[in-house]
Amino acid sequence: MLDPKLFRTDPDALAAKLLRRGYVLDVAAFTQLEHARKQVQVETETLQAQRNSSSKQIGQLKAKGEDASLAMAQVGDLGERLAAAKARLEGIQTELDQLFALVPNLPADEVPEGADESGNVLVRQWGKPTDFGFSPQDHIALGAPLGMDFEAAVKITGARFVTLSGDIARLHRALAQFMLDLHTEQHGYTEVYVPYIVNQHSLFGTGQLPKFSEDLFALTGDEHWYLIPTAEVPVTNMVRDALLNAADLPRRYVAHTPSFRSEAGAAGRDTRGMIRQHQFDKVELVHIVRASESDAALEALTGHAEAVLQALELPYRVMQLCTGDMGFSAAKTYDLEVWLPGQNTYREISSCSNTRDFQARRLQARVRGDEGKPELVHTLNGSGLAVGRTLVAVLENYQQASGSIRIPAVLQPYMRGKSLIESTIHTQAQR
RNA sequence: GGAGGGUUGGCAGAGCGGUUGAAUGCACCGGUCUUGAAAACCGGCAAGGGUUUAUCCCCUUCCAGGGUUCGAAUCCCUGAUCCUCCGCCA
Repeated sequence: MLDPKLFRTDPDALAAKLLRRGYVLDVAAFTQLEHARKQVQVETETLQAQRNSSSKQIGQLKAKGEDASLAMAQVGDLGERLAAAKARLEGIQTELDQLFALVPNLPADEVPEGADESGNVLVRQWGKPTDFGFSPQDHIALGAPLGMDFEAAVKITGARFVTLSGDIARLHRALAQFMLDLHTEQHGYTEVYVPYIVNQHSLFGTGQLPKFSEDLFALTGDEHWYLIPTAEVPVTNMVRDALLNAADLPRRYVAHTPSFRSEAGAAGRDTRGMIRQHQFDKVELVHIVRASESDAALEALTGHAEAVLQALELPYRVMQLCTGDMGFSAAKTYDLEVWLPGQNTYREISSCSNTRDFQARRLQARVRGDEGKPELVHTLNGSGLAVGRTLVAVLENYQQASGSIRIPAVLQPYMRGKSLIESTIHTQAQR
């Protein structure tokens, strides 16, 4: 949520900034509401003040043992007028809140302007696309003989799920373990375990609600619970409604969780393989920092995600998202794109964003500042990395002509020292 | 699932329906003292909003939402959550 003061002081300037990311703010509608709010609020508070002083007077009379019936009669219909004014004010305030809740974050000044992903800017590149002496296969072809089974998942649930068995399941787990260990041991993160089901307040706090409910899996029941679309939601919400001490910051959290996305509106995109699933594992990085540190924190966080790709020796590039391609809550975002030989292209494997105080305002997450005054924290999040897509990248980049997969050196300790996985009797017997 | 008890400022913890936005302690900030620090002592210290050049002033907030009342932290109802005991259970 943006600072309501921005709306009040110069709505036209705000509208111009929002237009950079393609959002059209209805200034006229807002201004009208704001006018009404001001008028009704002053009226309400005047009535409230009258009632307060009258009641206080009655109290004083009674305390002195005097007759208060005259004063009480004078109160008259004040209560009813006040209740009516309050009701009107509440209605206006609700409308304003709804408007505020739907406005996306302002892009940082340095974010390049663009309408969609074609406007994203290459920041840097690491490694070169893997050069094979043969025609590389995609992860679907490579995975099938190794225990990657989409048919079984269709039977169990439906499209956009997968089952893994044997070494490839272990490799999937190894990737997550390696990432957790790297971030906790080398990058100073605290590992956290969090609920995979969250309430509406949490989803509002990080910006998924009220605007993007169609992307979520909602549970039935009276509680209005949802499966998490990313660990960003539960982890960032750990500091909701908190007033932290400056000494407690920065906080760096890492969590390995599944993510559930309905992928509504993505029909026909990446329908084959593990690239776009309803359920996928992710190791998520979250920073809670002082405002003054958040720019540097985004660079650091992105570097931590990159470190995973470098350790795995996977070629990648860093893209800065343009205004039109950024998420609702983001002020600035870097995407990490890994090279996928099977698709002969770079694909997103991590997205690292600074939301500045946008989420913090929704979360009421604050820190006591230098002069003792509470100020909003800044929140950042990024994947470090998406485990499913990392598995895809390893399969495709480490494949051999025979179809077997070499195991990256850093993962071998997690694979009982194995350096190769290949089609096994076990998986062949299933076919 | 059943019974009972809690939920108050950053934290702990008082609070007869009427100057209680809320005692007290801790923490924090400033000062005195000290070579410096600690201790002691003195003073300050909730958040959000409205109006305002600013000060002042006003409003709201004691888990949440309703209700009673001229007036609610305080009384009533509903819900959330925590604790204790019983039952069940991985």
